[in-house]
Amino acid sequence: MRTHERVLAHLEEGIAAGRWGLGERLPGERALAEDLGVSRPSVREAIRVLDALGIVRPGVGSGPTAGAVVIDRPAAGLGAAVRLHVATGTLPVRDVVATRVLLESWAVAQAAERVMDHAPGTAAHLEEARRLLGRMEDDDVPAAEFLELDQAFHLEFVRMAGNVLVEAVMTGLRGAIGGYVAVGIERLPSWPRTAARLRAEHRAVLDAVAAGDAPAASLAVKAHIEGFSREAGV
Amino acid sequence: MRTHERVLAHLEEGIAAGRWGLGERLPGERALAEDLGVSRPSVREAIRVLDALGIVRPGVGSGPTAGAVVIDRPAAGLGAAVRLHVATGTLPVRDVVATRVLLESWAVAQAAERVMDHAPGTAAHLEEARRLLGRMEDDDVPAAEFLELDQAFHLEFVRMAGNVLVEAVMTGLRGAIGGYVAVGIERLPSWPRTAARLRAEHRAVLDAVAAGDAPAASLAVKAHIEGFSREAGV
DNA sequence: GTAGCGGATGTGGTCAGACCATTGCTCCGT
DNA sequence: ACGGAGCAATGGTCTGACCACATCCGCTAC
Repeated sequence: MRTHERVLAHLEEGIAAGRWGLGERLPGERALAEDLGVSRPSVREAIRVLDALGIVRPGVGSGPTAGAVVIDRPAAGLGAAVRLHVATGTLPVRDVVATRVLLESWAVAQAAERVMDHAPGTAAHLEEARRLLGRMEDDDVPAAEFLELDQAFHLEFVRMAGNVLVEAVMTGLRGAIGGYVAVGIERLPSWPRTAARLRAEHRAVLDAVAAGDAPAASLAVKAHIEGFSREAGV
Repeated sequence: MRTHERVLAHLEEGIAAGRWGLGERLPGERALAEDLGVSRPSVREAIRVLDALGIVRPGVGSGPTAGAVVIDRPAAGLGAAVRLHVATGTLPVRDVVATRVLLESWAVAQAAERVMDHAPGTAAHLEEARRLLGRMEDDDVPAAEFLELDQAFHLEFVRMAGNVLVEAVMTGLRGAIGGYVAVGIERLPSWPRTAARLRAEHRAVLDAVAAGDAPAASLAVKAHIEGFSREAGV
């Protein structure tokens, strides 16, 4: 077993055992190296992996923001992995879009059911979705910002579904194909017309969820994603 | 931007551009360092990330197996990310199981539809599933091996669905919660009885897919996973 | 002429030590 | 009491070196 893998195993074990909880700091690189009897570069490689996976956030300097802090950004690691595997060419964008449709149509259905159950928090999420939709209504909003609002809008429903992993995967997928989407926008015959349609589709999804109509919400979001994907030619 | 991130960006750009395709070798660490005007440790950290994400496989020595070879094991990176985030405690095992149910029930439905469409390859996958099921029939097979066969059995249907990303995520999820499953087995009141039930459930899934009955296959696999998950107390 | 063997070569893996930039804290002087 | 200068801790990076391993090539012995 390679040295940095030993370090990684040690850190994973400690995290799993709760030795270093969320928001807490790992020992310094020098201290870890000495404790484990390895060199600092080996420790650094292990921490770099945790960094890439969204487990820790290295911080320079001194004080509470310094050191390798245990965070939790699952989307970071998942997104990077998906993006790179798309880059290698063995992971077709088509499959990424299909997976997104699968996850998101499930998510909006869950969201709709939670609305019917009057689950706590749903009202706030719906309100936020409405606010985002309102900002997208502005004709002057540039395409790039529209996409950000779009992403936040979609994410709001995924959050409502209450599955952290689905939320992370969704965020990662969106980030991974963000570049393709941006390129797709460029090739649209008419961005204003597409934007208008997207707004209407967003409205349909929002209404279905707010009404607690799970099947309608699923169908609406499926049509929305697949339609845009087809039009943008990703 | 940190130095190793520059290297990472360079490598990702090259992979995306097809400069280094699958099975090909990246330049050596020393050569990369010189080309980019950075030090070898910085290059190593970047390669270590690609290694962790399942993009490259470093190989020592000389010859065709040496050097950082571009591979494609999406499940490796996704599995590690999920496992570690479960370890931090913010990713509940419950969510992982729910996501698995979602993905796999979709996959078997797709598989059943492909059977109906007489899609190429389905017969071979079904045959392999039958073979695995046959090996699981043996009462003498130890629990650990049974779990491996079980995993392979499930994976066969996911492969049939033909979505590389779903297959990768599924594999990653299974790997991430493998430890919990093993612990769950220990706590079962009677492994032989559970094994018998699992066999029957596997049979039901296989029959539904082979018959092209997508809804039945979905329900069967959902009940199968949730039932075991509940019994094992994960 | 051929077969076997040993060194040359190139690869990642690891280590030691050093310096830098950044950040927060402490202590001293006003 | 306040403010600034210095100090300490941290990650980021670099240099140079050595090791283990796997292959390849050329030399040597038969």
